[in-house]
Amino acid sequence: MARGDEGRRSGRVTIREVAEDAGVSVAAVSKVLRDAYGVSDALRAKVRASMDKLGYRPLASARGMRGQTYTLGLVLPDLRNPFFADIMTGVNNALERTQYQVMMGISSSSSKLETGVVESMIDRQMDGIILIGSTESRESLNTIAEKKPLVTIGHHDPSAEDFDTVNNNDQQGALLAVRHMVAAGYSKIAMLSLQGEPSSILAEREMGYRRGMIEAGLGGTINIASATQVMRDVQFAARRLLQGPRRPDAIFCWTDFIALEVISVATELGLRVPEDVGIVGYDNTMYCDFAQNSLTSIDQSGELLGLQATRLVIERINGRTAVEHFVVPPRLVARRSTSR
Amino acid sequence: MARGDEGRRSGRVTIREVAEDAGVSVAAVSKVLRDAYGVSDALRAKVRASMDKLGYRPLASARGMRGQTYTLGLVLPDLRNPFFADIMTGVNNALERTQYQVMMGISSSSSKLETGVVESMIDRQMDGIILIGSTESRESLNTIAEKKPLVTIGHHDPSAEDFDTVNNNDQQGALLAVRHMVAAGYSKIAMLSLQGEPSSILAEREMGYRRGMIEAGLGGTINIASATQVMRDVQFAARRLLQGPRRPDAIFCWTDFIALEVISVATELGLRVPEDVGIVGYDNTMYCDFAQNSLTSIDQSGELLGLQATRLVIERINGRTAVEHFVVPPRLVARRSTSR
DNA sequence: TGAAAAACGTAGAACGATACACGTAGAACA
DNA sequence: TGTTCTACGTGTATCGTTCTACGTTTTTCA
Repeated sequence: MARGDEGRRSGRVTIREVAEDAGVSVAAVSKVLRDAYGVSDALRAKVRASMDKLGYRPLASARGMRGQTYTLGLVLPDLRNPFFADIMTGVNNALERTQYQVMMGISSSSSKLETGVVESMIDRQMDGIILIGSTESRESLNTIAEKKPLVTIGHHDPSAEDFDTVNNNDQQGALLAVRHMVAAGYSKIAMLSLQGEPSSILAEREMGYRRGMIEAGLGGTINIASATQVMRDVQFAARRLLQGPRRPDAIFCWTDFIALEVISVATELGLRVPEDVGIVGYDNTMYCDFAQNSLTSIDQSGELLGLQATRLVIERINGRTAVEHFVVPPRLVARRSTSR
Repeated sequence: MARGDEGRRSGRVTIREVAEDAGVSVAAVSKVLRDAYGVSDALRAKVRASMDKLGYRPLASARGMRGQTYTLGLVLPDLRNPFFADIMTGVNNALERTQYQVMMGISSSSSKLETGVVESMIDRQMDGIILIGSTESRESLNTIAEKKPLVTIGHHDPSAEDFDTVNNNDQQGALLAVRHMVAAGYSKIAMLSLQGEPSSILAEREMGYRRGMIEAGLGGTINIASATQVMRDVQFAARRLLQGPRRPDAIFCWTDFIALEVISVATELGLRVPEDVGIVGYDNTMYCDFAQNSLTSIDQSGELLGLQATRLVIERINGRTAVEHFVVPPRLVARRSTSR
């Protein structure tokens, strides 16, 4: 209702009122707001005092009309994986002393939905966009980067020119996992990957797995299964692996909660972990650490990834055009699921 | 940089261009956009065609200046608890066929940060706000509700007049948990609650626990411990409970992942679950269902909560002023952690 | 002391969409 | 044929902020 809306909006202090209260021009207040050049300390103090006194808060819509909204868009694939909480912690730390805010959107690991979310973020004038675990093509990403500063986390494209990337070295992470399993005495090592729209992280992890297997002289038993994120699919794939003719004695899973489900299936089939089958996950989320789970996993420093991505996107907003690709080394955290 | 920004913005199709292309007035296009009264089918079709042809997308900032932004703000306490994914699913389902989008913010279970996030959402002209697990006072919530349509999830205040609430019956949930434990043969039942800013959900769950204990004639052994969400605190509290003089033979935990940590601590202390100590969680998140966790929990239909909250906030946006309080009954899901 | 440069302040035109107040064509009715 | 409705379409002021272009004051330096 127009009337209700009017009532709701009224009471909001505008830049004009602040200017009047401080006895300066509207533009001067705007300069203080934006930390722009050409403001004396005295004037700044006067304006700040008025803003505090009146409880002034700039309206993002109005700012967006000509300038920035001071809002960053963060797109994540889903809310079920607690790994993203680590990234978010890093993002928030990076934003601590700035006037930027984050708004999150969920792509549900679907590139169609992801496109929708990103477009809606562009419509809402996000100053920059951080895309986690994107499944979009280089061209799509370039199209986005044309419109807004863009940084991806978990998307390998070291030759991308128009947007920055932040990654852990997924290939090395998978390699660490395989080496660890080999060292623990496992030899028939399978990998459980993600089925669906191709993702560069998965490609890297699969490549690392292959390299690890070949390096250990196990090239002949390379065995990559895959399943969607739906639990029924995961169970089905795990059963097929564990009941098939080439039953593996260890499984490297692309992410932790898949690994936990695989442990469940193995237990139901009467297999002991780690004696009969070793399991390794990825992301080292908090659930790995519970005594009853105790899952060996690869840590990729989510907090650092979030921090760096935020730094990069703000640099882009401030005018950097040279591309930057940040990579952090992974680290294996051994737990009971591979300790035989 | 101004130049870069200009380049970024250029190329965006405005309502004026659509109007010109369709050979109608700007206001007519606006009406089509808003499904407003006074547009013939022929005109609507013509305008829609032009919008598609030119790839027009309305700019939220500009819309926000006078009308709506068609954006809903959703504030959640943290990203670690997969329960919120269920709520989000419900929200997205409810928004499926509308032109609304959701933007999420994180309050980190701190009422100071929550205030900041909510204010920033008001600055960004969210049409309505859904607050999950708020720790704010009635007055603060009323202040928000004065400015924007507000619905809370997980905040009990059945006499609130200015905003709607959506809840499961937490008191009954806790009661179900205690009854289940008593029926399973446990008698020294403790509760592990959340330490920190007082929350009405916790108050309800504690009350349900008390009622259940008294009902079973165990009023004399009521024992409520509490810990923050930090894992070290949880471990400390769990150890103190399990090593203390009045060692309980069952613990009801306020949320699942706390329960999982308590199982870990119990295991480390050489106690068997469920034989020596029974454990019940709350929320029935996916991690309960893993064979090695197998945690008995209370299900509160997160998806339904999200759906209803979204329905209510949109009704408010469309002018409803009468308050509505929605409550869904909880359901106990028994698993191995209490089956002795 | 004077000229040039630096440091500030100001007015007012954008930005894109909305919604109000009007204007008008056509239908319905007598 | 004239009158009254209804169902639309149109022009434009307006929202709150940014930012350019310009004007004024102060500082610097030879």
